[in-house]
Amino acid sequence: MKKNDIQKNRDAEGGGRELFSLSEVGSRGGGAKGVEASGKLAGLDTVAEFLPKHGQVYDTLKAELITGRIVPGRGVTLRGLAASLGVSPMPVREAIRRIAAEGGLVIGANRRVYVPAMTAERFDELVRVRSILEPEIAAMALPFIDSRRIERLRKTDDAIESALKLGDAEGYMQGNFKFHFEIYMAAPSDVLMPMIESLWLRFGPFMRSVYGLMGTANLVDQHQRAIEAIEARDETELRAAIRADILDGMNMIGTVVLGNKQAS
Amino acid sequence: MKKNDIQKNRDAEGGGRELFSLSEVGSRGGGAKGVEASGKLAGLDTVAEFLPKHGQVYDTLKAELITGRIVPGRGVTLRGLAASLGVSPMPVREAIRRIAAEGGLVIGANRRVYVPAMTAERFDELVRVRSILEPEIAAMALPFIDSRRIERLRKTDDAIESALKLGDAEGYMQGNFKFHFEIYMAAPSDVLMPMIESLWLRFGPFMRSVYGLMGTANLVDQHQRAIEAIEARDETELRAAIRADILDGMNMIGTVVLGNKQAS
DNA sequence: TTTGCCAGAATGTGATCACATTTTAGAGTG
DNA sequence: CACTCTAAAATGTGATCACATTCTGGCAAA
Repeated sequence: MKKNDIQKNRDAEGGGRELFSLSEVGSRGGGAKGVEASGKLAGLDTVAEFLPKHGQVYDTLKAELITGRIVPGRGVTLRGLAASLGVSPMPVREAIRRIAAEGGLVIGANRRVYVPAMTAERFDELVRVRSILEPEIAAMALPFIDSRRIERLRKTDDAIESALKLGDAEGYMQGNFKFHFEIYMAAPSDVLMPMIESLWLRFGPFMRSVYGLMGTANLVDQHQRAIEAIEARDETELRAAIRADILDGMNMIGTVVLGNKQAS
Repeated sequence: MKKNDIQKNRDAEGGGRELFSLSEVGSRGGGAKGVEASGKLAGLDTVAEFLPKHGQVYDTLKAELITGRIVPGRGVTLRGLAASLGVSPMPVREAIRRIAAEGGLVIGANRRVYVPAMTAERFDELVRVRSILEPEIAAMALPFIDSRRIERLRKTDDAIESALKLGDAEGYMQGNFKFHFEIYMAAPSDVLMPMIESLWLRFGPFMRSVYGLMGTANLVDQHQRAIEAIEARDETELRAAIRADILDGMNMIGTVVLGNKQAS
C-alpha cells in the first residue's frame, strides 16, 4: 500500500521555482471506494495518532507554508493539492478554509486560492504585532520554564550559532522557530499561542525568498540575553530580550528585502 | 421563492433556552438540483452582494455567536444547522471549520462541535489580549478618524447612555460593540483587525449568560474620555482610555460572573 | 429502583457527481 | 506579427450517497 505521492504544480510565472512537492498524507491507498480501512478498531496505523484526513492535510499544508516550501504566486488549487496528497478534494477544501482563516492563504475575488504576497505594510504590521504579543506570552511562560527546558533552549541556541557560522540561512530560520516556541509552549495559553502561530505562518512563505537575498553574516539575535533573563527570572528583561530579538531580525530583513524604515 | 426558514434545535440541557432560530441564508429555493440560478449575470439578487453559500453561512453563524444567540452547551450539529439554514451540510462544514479556526467554536475529541465554555483562565487571557491589542489598533486608527466618524461615535455613545439608563443590557452590548469597531475600522489593518474580531467572537456567547446575572446599573465606560482623546489627537491618552474601558467593563463582568481578581 | 446492554438513530467524514464560471490554448483574421 | 474570438480544460461550489463511530433510549436482569 501507500504509493501515491508527490506531484508537480505546473507553473508559468515570474518567480521561477514553482513546482513543489508534498508528502502524501493518508495511510491507506487513495484509490478505491470509501473503504478507508475495513479493519475496525484500527487505532494508530502508520506513525502518528489518528486524525481525520482534513486534519492531516491541514498539518501538512501548514508545515509546508511555515517552512517556506510553498511560495507566493500562483499554484494552490484544490484538485492539484488533492492529487499531490493522494486524497479527494474534500478534505483539502476544509484544510484550506481553515488555513485561510488563520491568514496563511487568501481567497481572491475569483474564489481562487493564493499564498498572500508580502507587502511593506503587511510586513510592518506583522512585525508590530509580533513585538507586542510574543513578549507577552514569554512573560506568561516564564514561571513554567524549568531547567530541562532551559537546557533545550541552550542546545537550540548552539545549533543556531553553528548555522550562522556556516551561513546556513534555512538552518537559522528553523532554529529560531524552535527557540521561540520552546519558550512560548511553556505558557498555559489557548488564546495567544494560536495567534502567534498564525503570525509565523504568514512569515513562512516570505522567508523562503529571503534566503537568497541575504546571507547570515549580519544576523544577530538576543537569544543569549533571553536565556539569562529566564535564569534570573527577570520578566521585564525577558520581555525586552524577546522584543529586541524580533525587531532586530525583522528590521534587518525588512530593510534588505522591502526597504523599510524601522518600527519603534 | 424563498420559503425555507427558521428552525428548532431540539434541546435538553441545563441552560433552559436552547432552541434558537437562524434566518435563512440562501436566496434561491433550497430544494432542487444544483441549479443555483439559471440566469447568468445575476449580480445582486435579493439584498446583499454575491457570496458563496458557505460565506453566507459563515456570516450568519458569526453574527449569531457575537450577538449571543447561540449559547454554550450542546446543539451545534452539521445537519441541524444545515436544516435551519436551508442548505446542504456541505457549506456548513466549511463555515464551521472557518469559525473554529477563529476560536468561535471548538471541535471535541469526538469530533463534535461545541460552543466553548468560558472559564476563568480563558476569560483572563482574552481580556489580557484585548487590553493589549485594542489600544494598539486604536492608535493605528487615530490618524484616520475624521469628523464624520467622531460624530458617529458621539451618536453611538448617546445610544449607549440611553441603554444604560433603561437597564437594557443587550442594547449596551451592541452599542459598545459598535463604538469600539467604529474606531478600529478606521485603521488600515489586515492583521490586528481579524484578531480582535475573533476575540469579540469568543466573548459573544458568554455575554448572553451575563445579561441575566448583572444589571446595567454599575456599568461605566470610558467612551467620553476616548472621544476627547481622539479630538485632541492624543494617542497616549486614547490608548489609556481604550485600555481602561476594557479592563473596567471586563473586570466588572469577570468579578460578578466568574469571581475573578482584577488583571493588571 | 438501579445497573448493564443492545438495537436504532444521529453525527462527522470522505468520495463522487453535476454545474456555473473562469482561465487557458489555439486557431483564424486583420 | 499582433489581436480577437471561440472551444476545451480546469476550478470552486454545492448536493448526495456511503460508512464508521458515537450517542441515545428502552428493555431486561439483578
